[in-house]
Amino acid sequence: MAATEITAEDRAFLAAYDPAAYPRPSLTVDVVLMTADRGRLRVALIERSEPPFRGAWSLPGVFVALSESLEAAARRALAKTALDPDRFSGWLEQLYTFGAVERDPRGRVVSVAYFALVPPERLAAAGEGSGAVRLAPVVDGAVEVALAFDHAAVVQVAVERLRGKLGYTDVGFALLPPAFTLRALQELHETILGRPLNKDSFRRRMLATGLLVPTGDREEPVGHRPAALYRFEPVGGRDG
Amino acid sequence: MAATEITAEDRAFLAAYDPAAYPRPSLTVDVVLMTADRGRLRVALIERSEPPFRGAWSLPGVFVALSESLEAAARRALAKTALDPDRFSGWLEQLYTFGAVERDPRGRVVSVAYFALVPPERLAAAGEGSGAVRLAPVVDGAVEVALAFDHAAVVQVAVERLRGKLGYTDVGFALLPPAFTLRALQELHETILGRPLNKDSFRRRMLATGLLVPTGDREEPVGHRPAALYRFEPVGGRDG
DNA sequence: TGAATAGTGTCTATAAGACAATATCCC
DNA sequence: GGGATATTGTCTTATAGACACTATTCA
Repeated sequence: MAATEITAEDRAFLAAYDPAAYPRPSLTVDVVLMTADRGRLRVALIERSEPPFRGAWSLPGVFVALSESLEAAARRALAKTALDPDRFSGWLEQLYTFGAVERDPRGRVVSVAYFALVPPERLAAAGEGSGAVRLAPVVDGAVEVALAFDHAAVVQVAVERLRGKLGYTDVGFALLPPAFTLRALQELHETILGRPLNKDSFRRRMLATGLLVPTGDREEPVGHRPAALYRFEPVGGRDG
Repeated sequence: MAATEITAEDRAFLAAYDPAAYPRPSLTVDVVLMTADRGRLRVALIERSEPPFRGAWSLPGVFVALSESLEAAARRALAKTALDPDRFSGWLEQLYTFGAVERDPRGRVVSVAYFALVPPERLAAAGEGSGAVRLAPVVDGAVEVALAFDHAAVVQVAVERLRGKLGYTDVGFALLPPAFTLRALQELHETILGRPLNKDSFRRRMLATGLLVPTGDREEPVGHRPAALYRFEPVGGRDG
């Protein structure tokens, strides 16, 4: 990792070094797991089973273990929702680190927030029913339930990040099933951005990226002409 | 801070809670202080005076104290360069948190990286001369000197962030003196992006933002027609 | 056949690149 | 006056929004 070599002096220093000799904050990872369903952006919340704030809703989080990376901790936190963290294949990205001195009544606890995205079908099986997990709708970038700690602010930052990255990254496709219509893609974008989009230019813009490949299939009978299904091709389709 | 109230149960729990009972990583803040000078982006490096890697170049950093916010820690780290942290008025923004398990030979040390921007004149007085501080040029997003820890990767992320935000934020103006010419602004953008920009559309685009206000003055005698000086008006000019 | 949305083509407005013509200022 | 860059204006090209029209599919 380090671009410089460990010296003999370093070895002596490190042998005597004791991190526990210095006061230091606790470190957690909290995850904002989002999905988009029925025209709403939704955030996975869990009911706290321990104090502080037992019974309150909060983001799933864990204390970071000494031997795990931050992302590994984030996956562990995901397991607190109904998702299987090992089979988790959605979007997972570091969001921001929250370090206000008074943000946690237990003392100084710094939290590295991640945000994660999965299509709603992946959550449906386990999601809403399983007791202490809940998919709360996001209205105007905020959850309507009161959240423990500074988690309401964390959710806000996550929603802003999602909105911001929608235009210049593949982040949107992480919220769709493998095959989807252009309409579904547009409705997703409108749900995230909270405003209507021009249909014509949206189609043109999406198709012009070269990231959409027609599957050849059409959507299920819908009471009108069915739309073509596309899948997302990350690297660059047949004409890049 | 918390959106929920502390309960009697919480009070009892908190009275008995001892953070030190759990193993936890150490936490540092490292700062990527950048400026742009003579057509180069530059990063402030300091020579480490303690092991590990004594004598190697690294980003200025500090261990986070229990009672200080992350940003306060970042300002304290800035003080290790020749800058006066209290008088620091430049750009300061959280960058990313680096938490790879093996990134620091002292053990598990998670680092919250910040990036900071100042115009070169502010660094000139104290900058390059003062012994263990150095302004290293950035070439292709990387510093040419070998850096301690994972600081080379941190610098890369900082440069990418700066490039990315140049187009849609005010970040560029933080690297310019209070009054500047359109040419200076364009050269700055070209330095940061590493590619030439179209002069005509750059002028149009910048003036169209409404963020530039003519000071009424012109640049110093330069051997040819002097350009008008502008200043940056954050909120929105007379026809914002 | 009618309802309803998919998908295509055309026109217009706006922003970016190219280029030409002046306008100034310093030497 | 001559050199050098600033500043303005025009033309061309790419892209987004608006709108009209045709194509399908299901009830």
